[in-house]
Parts: sequence; structure tokens; C-alpha cells
Amino acid sequence: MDAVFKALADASRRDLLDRLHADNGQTLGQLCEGLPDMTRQAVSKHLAILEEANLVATIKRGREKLHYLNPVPIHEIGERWIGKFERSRLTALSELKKALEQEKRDE
Amino acid sequence: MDAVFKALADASRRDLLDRLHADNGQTLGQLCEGLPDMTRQAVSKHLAILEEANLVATIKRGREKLHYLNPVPIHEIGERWIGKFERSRLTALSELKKALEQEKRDE
DNA sequence: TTGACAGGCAACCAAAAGGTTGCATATTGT
DNA sequence: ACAATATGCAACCTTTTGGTTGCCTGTCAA
Repeated sequence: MDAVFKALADASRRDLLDRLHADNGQTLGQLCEGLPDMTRQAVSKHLAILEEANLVATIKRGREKLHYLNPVPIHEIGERWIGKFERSRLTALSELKKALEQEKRDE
Repeated sequence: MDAVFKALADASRRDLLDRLHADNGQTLGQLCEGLPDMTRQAVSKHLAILEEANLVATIKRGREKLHYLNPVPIHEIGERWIGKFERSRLTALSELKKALEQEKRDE
């Protein structure tokens, strides 16, 4: 879970996921074309991190490696982490508002 | 948005959010008690990062500073980022399965 | 008013992250 | 077979990150 959050912390990696979301099963070379300001090795490292976090699954087809998005860990973030805060979204806001008003009153 | 993902990348910071979720409006000192393996300044830095990312709002009350969880940015992650991948969760999995089977056939 | 308490600021440090270059390996098409 | 293609590996460098220590500021309470 920590690996997933860490993997999502980088904008380039989120971009790679977006790119795979738009067109799944791309090779390293194809993905590099979308990120012209980075060397192939840098992209490769990012993909390795995404793979490590289980956000990307790969298949070797001959000399190329196809990258597939695995949305399950992201889904789990939504389930286990966001849901919990979601539930208290409005509650927390109204509490915050109440606390702020309390502050005003105390001045 | 990038700041939110970066802020969520650290386990200690996620822990702080959990702690505020359990008991909102805590002071720096109170939050430090829950993280005995870290100095007050380290915790303070983490809280500053969370505040920068708008995940925590603070109110100064006398000499102490109360920290309130702001779940809105997390909710936005769910809306703008997870929703998109959520929609394709099963689809992507079945496509991955299909691709894997295709690989088998090509061997 | 003077300690004690809550927190802020700045310099510094080690480790991790992001990136590069250079070379090696495996596969494919001719 | 061989040149081109697709990727992997490793060393290295710079910046960011997470953390520390030391000191300063503001506030409360006796």
C-alpha cells in the first residue's frame, strides 16, 4: 500500500498511468514517445516502480515488453482510504466551521 | 493536486491524517504523543506539508495550534483520479486476461 | 514578573529519488 | 550471419526529503 502511494507521488508516473489508461498494452518505446523530455532509462525506471507497486503488469512479447494498467491497487486506495474520509467530509467541514465560529466568539 | 499526492506519499503523514480523523482538532503536542519515535520538529514539518497541500487546516488558539482534517482534496482525488480508473477496472482486468491468453496461444 | 509551556525558525546532515551516460543482451528482419 | 531494434543493468551525479539539534518567540499561570 505504501508502495502504491509512493508510486503515485510522481507526476510523470501518474502521466504514464494516464497514458496506459488511454491506450493499454504499450511498449516502453511507445511510452517514451509521449515523454520526450526524458531518456528511455528514466521512463524504464518509472515503469519499474509502477510494476513494483503492482500498478502495471507486463508481458514480454519477443524483444518488446507490453505494459498493462492494473487499476486494482488504485481501487483499493479508494476503498480503504478515501471511503473513510469521504464519509466524514461534510461532517468535518461543518465541525471546522463550528470551530472557527467558536474562535470568533472567544476573541 | 501534485502537492496532495506528494503529501500522501509518506506513511507518517498518512498516520497523522488517520489520527486527526479519529480525533479532530488536536494540537502539535498531542499529535507528537502518538509518534514517540520522532521529534516535535519533524512532526511539525509533516503537518506543514499537509497544511501546504490543504489537507489540514489550523487555528491558533492562544499559544497552541489546533489541527483540523480537511477531507476535500482526498475526495477530489477520488473524483478526478480514481473514478476514471474505477470505471475500467473490470474491463482492464478482462483485457489483461485476454492478452495473457493471446500470449499463450502465440508460444 | 518570571518560569514553564507550546510552538516557530534556521542550519545542518544522511539517505533516497530522479535522472543521466555507457555498455550489455536478446530478438528480428533482410 | 548481421545490422538494427528493444530493452536491461550498473555506476554515477544532483536535488529533494526526512530528520536532527539549537535557539528564539509568544503565551499562560503562579
